[in-house]
Amino acid sequence: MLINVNARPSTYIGKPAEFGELSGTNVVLSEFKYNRGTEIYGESEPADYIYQVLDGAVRSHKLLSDGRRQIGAFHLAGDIFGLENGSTHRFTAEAIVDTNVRLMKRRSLEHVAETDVLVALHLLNMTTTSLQHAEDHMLLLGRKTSLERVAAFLLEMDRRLTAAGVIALPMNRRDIADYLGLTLETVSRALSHLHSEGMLGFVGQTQRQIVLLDRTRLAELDL
Amino acid sequence: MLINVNARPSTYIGKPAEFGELSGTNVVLSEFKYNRGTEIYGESEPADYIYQVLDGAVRSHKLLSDGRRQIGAFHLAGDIFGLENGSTHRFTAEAIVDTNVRLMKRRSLEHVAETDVLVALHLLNMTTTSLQHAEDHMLLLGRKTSLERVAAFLLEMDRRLTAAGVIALPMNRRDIADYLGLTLETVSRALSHLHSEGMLGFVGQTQRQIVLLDRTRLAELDL
DNA sequence: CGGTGGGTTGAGGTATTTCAAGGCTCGTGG
DNA sequence: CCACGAGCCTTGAAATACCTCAACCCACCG
Repeated sequence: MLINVNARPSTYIGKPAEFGELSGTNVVLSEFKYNRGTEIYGESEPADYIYQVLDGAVRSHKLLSDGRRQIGAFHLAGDIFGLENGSTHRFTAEAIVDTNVRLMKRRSLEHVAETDVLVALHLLNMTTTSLQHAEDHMLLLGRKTSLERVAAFLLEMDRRLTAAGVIALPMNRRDIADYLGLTLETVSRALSHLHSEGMLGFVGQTQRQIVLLDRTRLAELDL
Repeated sequence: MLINVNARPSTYIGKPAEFGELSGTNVVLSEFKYNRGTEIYGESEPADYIYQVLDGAVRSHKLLSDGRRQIGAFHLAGDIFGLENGSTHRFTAEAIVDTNVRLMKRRSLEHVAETDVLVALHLLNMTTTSLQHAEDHMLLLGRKTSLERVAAFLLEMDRRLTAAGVIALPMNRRDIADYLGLTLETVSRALSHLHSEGMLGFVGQTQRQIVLLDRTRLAELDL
């Protein structure tokens, strides 16, 4: 375990800037760095800020009382997260690796949205995008086999974070498992299987860098 | 199978009225009846209308290419559904029982939302509510046992459609199973188990009317 | 009445989990 | 510079939760 008890934000960077397409109104913006493994906010905490990943990666999860964990989404560079309607967060968000985020006071954004239709519609758009992802993920969690889940995961990551043909995964097998509703062993076995079938290759020895060798056959697993 | 090939809407009622809290602007409203088992709209069809259940019940589902089905939500009296951001539906919606809906042209609602901030914010609110449900359901599908899923389902239905202490389920065991990511046999066994444990009782012989006898113990299963 | 649409229950099969062991990498401290 | 532990990943073997297949029952309806 990393030490970090509650450091939140852990490092101030402080270069105010534009928040994506939330066109530059007079809202407060700042930037912070969260070290790998640290919590950005906790479930049911007041949602005072919304966030955008500048670089790094974040996971959002819910816990059952006995510790079972479901990761609802991974947030990668450019993604906005922490957008809630009520005043409390519905997930716990943690930095998977050292991560820089830009943040904005929720209340000030809310205030702008109350007068600016375009901002309100943009919020609606972002929320709908999240909803769409959640809907697709329900199908995966409810009805797909482990192999299908892992294939879908690889294709999702391929789409979202491939650079130079290589998927550099920021998250470990346990994170992937908790995202896909599996155990880490099952994820590992599925990856080994796809590897042995020639659908993917590993770069280096770390097993975190993957190259998709046969997207066609993977897509056939992604029903 | 019911006959209905494409009858959509199957019966015109035609009493324009207020659409929930989407305060009476000049949008076109009408009412229709869908017979039990008929499709209201299909996945990836153009989303020309949004709907509100007046009475009856609707299921929204996605299919995998081989027929596996995941129901994302049940829509009961008062619920609004079919709200999409893009121009196409992301689920197939079917009437579970004979169902009356009120409907509104999407484009006219969109048009209003572009000028009226309150409408836009209300759309945002509804979308967030759907998102919240989907997020909770991901946890259920990804991490809960069959007994926990069925208990959660009963408590959800208890909250949403109990009348006079009795839950009159409109959907059959297969629908419940496809909502919970289980098979109908597993749902049946879980209900039998809860019955034998004294946590619920059946009213009549139809098994569709359930009375919760021990919400406390059920809630303990709903982690 | 016979058929159809539910629903339950049992027996057996299987995908995934659980438990366990081992290997690799990397950082830290002697 | 090497040893060591921690974190991470893989692989095997055994356990199990859930699924599949099948039989049967009941209510309803034309």
